[in-house]
Amino acid sequence: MPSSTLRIQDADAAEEGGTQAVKAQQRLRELILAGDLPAGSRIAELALVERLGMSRTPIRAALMRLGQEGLLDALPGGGYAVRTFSERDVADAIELRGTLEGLAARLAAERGVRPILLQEAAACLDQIDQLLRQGGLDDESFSGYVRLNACFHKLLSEMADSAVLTREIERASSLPFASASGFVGVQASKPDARDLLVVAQHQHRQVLQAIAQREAGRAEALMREHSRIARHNLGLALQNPQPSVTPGVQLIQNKR
Amino acid sequence: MPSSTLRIQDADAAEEGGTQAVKAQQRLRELILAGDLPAGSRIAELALVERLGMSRTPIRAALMRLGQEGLLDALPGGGYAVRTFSERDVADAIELRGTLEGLAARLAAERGVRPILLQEAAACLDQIDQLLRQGGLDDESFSGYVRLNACFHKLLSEMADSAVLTREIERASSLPFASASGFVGVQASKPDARDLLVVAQHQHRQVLQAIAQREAGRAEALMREHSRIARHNLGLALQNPQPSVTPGVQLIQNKR
DNA sequence: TAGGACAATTCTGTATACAGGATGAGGCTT
DNA sequence: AAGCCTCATCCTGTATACAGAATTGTCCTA
Repeated sequence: MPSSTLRIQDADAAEEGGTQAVKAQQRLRELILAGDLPAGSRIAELALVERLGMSRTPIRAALMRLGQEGLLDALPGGGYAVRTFSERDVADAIELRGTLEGLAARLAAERGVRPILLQEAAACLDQIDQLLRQGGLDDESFSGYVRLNACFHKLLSEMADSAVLTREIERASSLPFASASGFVGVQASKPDARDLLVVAQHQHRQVLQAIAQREAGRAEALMREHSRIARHNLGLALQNPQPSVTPGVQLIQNKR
Repeated sequence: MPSSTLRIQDADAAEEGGTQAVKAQQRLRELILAGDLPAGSRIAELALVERLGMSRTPIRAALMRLGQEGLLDALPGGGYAVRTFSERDVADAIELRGTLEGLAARLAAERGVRPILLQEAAACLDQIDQLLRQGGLDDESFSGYVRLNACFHKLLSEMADSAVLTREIERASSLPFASASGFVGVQASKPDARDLLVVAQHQHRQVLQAIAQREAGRAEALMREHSRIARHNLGLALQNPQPSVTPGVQLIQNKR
């Protein structure tokens, strides 16, 4: 690397992604979600060159990926702008994820799942139960829930044993507020925070049972309904926006 | 462009896409679907430089796009390989598209559709009726059906009035054999070719009616069932592979 | 003869130079 | 004063040079 004068921001070097392009994608996503790049604003590649300390090539790749991911809008004259979402866009994205996960649950029930996967999922739910049994809901247990919840949803998508579907679910979950744990944080401030998690966990149990018992229609309906919790949380998040706990809310605008 | 010695294949220059990157993507897709690039083989960028007559930069962009589109597999050590699909992969892709279109139909029915859109769709179906009423099924009327069918499906995805969902349906339809008209061609050789189209057209009518009458559940179920025709045609295509009429069949392999 | 190690080649990832086009400002004209 | 034209600037798309990594072929050794 001949350019030793560059590399302005090596600060938070906890990220040790492989290629520069991957790093660019990660950090760019963080910048957008944190609101460092204003929603709707055009993104100049050269500005990112200075900001990320790498050349245009990996930055272009990252822009393309985030564009296809849906976080950026491709402008007609070339280049990209930070995408803005209407409340309905987000609701649709959640509905989409719910539908896809419902399909995964149905396929899993129809085709049958390897016992090992079912056991792993059950173990995951056991851990969530243990977390909820403690009663207290400090930040630590909350982040624990987010992690376990994401794990369960990932296992669920694997149960369908379909590379095509898994890929699409990951894609649909890539928008932060569409992901399974995107809006869980907003509950933390509410007094009945734990109750919603209890309901969600009940749905987790029922879905897993339905899949194990090969009740395909029930499994699908349950996963769809499960996504309504995220939609409920979306409403809460918009009533009281807290970008610190729900990254990317500032991208949701009242649409001109 | 200093490299005047290149540009080997300017032959079929009917394609006047804008940027080089877009051209590369189109022609690369054609090469893959036509089977010019063996299924499963690694793709070297330099080979494409010679073959497409452009530099590596737009080729890299095209590879990335096709990779995210699902036509190419990203290799661990870098680079891409032509993706191969199992029969189940294709079936899942069709099921996925059917589910997404079902969601679109449901949302359209729930939210209501602008009358103009409904009229356009009805006009599209009228044209298909007219085509089927002729009885004869020469290649011309078949390609006409494919075009009108694609038009109807496009209108349908617009009825949901959801940018998120429209985007995802387009993505799910980008795999050639997953698209709405992907396997229609296989029917041409069958004696009961017209009958299946009649059935499909009946489903078209029913879906449109269900949406207009705000019968959301029925609309969704109908679109899901509608996709089963494509799945049926998949079976036919695999019994008697004809790459000339169903581009990309050679990508479907019996999995290692 | 088979296996492993080393070297050469090839490829990808990255940086950068260059050209065409879009955008915005400023001055000129009506 | 308002609108239009022109010019300058910036930016994107493209080409290409360079370096590190991976792969392959070959030779040596057990």
